[in-house]
Amino acid sequence: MSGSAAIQPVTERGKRTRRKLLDAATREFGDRGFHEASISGITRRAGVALGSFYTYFESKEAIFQALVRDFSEGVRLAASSGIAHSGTAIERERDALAAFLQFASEHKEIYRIIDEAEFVDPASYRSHYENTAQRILERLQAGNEAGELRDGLEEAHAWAIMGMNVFLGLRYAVWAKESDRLSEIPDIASTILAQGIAKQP
Amino acid sequence: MSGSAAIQPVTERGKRTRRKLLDAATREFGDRGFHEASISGITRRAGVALGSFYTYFESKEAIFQALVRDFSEGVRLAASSGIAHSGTAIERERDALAAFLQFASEHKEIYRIIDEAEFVDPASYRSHYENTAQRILERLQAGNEAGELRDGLEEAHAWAIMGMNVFLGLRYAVWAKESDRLSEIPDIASTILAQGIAKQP
Amino acid sequence: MSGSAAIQPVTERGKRTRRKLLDAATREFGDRGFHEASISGITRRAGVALGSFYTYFESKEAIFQALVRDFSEGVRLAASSGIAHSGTAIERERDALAAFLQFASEHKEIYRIIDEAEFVDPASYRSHYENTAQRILERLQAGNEAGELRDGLEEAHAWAIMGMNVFLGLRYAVWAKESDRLSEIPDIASTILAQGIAKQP
Amino acid sequence: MSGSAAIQPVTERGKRTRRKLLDAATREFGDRGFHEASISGITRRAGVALGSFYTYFESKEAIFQALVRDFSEGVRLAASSGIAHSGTAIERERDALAAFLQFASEHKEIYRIIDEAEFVDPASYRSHYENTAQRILERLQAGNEAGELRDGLEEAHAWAIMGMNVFLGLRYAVWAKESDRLSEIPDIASTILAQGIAKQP
DNA sequence: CATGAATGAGAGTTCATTCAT
DNA sequence: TATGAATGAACTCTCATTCAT
Repeated sequence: MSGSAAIQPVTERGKRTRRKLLDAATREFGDRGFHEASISGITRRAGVALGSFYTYFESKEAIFQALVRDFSEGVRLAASSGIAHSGTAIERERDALAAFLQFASEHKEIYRIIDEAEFVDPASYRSHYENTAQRILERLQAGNEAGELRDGLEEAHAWAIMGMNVFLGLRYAVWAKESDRLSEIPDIASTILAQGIAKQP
Repeated sequence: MSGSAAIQPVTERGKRTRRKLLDAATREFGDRGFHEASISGITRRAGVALGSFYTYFESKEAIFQALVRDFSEGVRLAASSGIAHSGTAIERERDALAAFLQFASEHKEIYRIIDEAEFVDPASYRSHYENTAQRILERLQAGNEAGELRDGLEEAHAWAIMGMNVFLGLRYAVWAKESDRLSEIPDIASTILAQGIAKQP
Repeated sequence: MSGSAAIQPVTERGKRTRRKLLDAATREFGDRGFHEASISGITRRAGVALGSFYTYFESKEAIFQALVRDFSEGVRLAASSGIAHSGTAIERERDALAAFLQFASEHKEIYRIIDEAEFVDPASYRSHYENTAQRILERLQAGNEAGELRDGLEEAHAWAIMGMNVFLGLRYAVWAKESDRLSEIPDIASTILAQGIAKQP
Repeated sequence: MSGSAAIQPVTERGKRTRRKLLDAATREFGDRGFHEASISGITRRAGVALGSFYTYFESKEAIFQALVRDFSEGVRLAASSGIAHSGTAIERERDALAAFLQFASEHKEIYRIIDEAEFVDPASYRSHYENTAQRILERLQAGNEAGELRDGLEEAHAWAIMGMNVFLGLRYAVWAKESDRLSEIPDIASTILAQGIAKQP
């Protein structure tokens, strides 16, 4: 992963080809995983010649990295746009999870792609989760300042919440079963955050 | 992944060689990931001839599957042996997490290997998490029956707890930083389970 | 032998490369036999890179099958073009054998390649001989209808004639000795067909 | 093919093991062909340990050669024992073919094994056919001397007859179909030898 | 004699990347 | 910019043969 900037097309036709390649790569990586995926599979899906790939991306890793960053941004946007600016801190977390579950349902490839980034592009993988945790932590601190959340909340709480969300997404958005009630999941998580799981006195 | 039983050595010497290969594979997969890992890398680390690999494992996938199952079993054992039979349900979850963090610290390859199983051996990946969630759920139900945990706990609660644990393990056992206080993590998670994160009235 | 169509080159350059590979394979298989032959031997003889082989053929079996079919067609053409449209039925068989012996002398690899097809591509092997027998049978029936050949000729007669031809080809075209008189062979076989080997009354 | 004498067992147990290996090899080579066959396949079928193979045979080629020679001898014996010492020369050829077809029906592997010898052990292959042709030629000469067969019969006639027999064996003994009448084949060939296929004047 | 683990050369095949057109 | 043929390093896997027990 050289970090070098992607090659940017100048013409309109070039932009369209680059877009087609990215869409095709999402499907190819989502279906087959990074290593089983092939450049020729991507160009075949995109309907362009094999050689054209290298007009837009330096390598297989480069297009993968571009996708991870797109998705990471997509998750961020989905969460932030799902959060109402009114409501309590607990409600904001519930809304963020609901928005994430929605996004994950619509983009099941996200799990394959982001998880596989652990092996293919560790830096992107790590920063995706570090950034996500950071945003959660900021919300927790805001909630504390607003007097809604208790003191002492720190990075570990953010990681715990993120872990809950990711696994609930894996189980209920990606591995969804007929009998699941996806709409109830945010409330379940929210109740844990509100009061834990112990019997109330 | 053909599910066919691994070839079992008959002699003592054969058992030693098989063990050497498994240990070497743990290092090779941990360092390089499944796809970058090579059979010759494994046999070189094990100090045996390339061909000897195939005396014990049918393929690269087969030894990987054997490792995933070994690790899955290791996680299970670590958690179950870490749990005191006395104590409350909340304490049992804390102890299970502490044992898991300990195991993960000692076997950092576990994350690479289990995460990569999503791509290499999806059946084992899935059953690892489904089984783990099932065991958590059983503990939650026992806690409810004992009057310690509230009613209505279900599969989703188990997945939420598992997600918390896994991500805390990733962040604090595998990506540990100097400044982290690993020993405090189980209490943090435990407090979330006991009372949530909201300000107490 | 998947029967899948060979990959067809689009450009002129591609056609030349495919041709070079087929010619090289004829020599390689002829010299070493299917199993001793290697793809790298073929590409070396053809003067192309190893990987280029797979641009045109799916596997070692696939190029072998292509050759068997080429040769089978070559034998058919040689025989049919060697047959004068005038002359008696017996003369036609003599001419067909003469043309076959000529073809076999010029393509000694044919025996190795077609015989080895029994093991490598049984379907092609079988249909080569079944088709050849069928064409002989059709000639016999035409000869019978013309009043030149006796009644009751059937598939077994065609196989008997084919066997004679093949073994005479093996002995006198492929394993030719200095002292042999290749040109007399068709007459010898022809006389057997005309009157058998018994003493004439 | 080093021509070195096979290792001869001295004990009774050793003889049995050697015999088991030969029988197993007949099946293995017959089913899979020389190159696909494996020593471990042979020892598995024979029910002996892999290493024991080399107690009795120097190499894979050596056991193959032993089988080819066994079979070659079997064909010779079948033909010679099938021939009545009374009867005409033409009848002797008919009986020889009948005996051969019988032998081939009972030992269908013979074709795979002898044909493959062309590639694996060319010397045995060649001498098998040269010897067979020589025996046919001797019978033809005897028939001529007895005044039953015409003058001028030579090596080529023997090869023609052998080719007929071999292909009739392939088609009607090895590739037999339900509708075939194996018992009629010797008469068909015999009639060709007696009078050819032309219409009798 | 019998056993089965150990060896390693050598094969076929894949595919990211380059290049000539 | 687009095309698709060409390249070759690197991989997994096989198996005849050897060897220690």
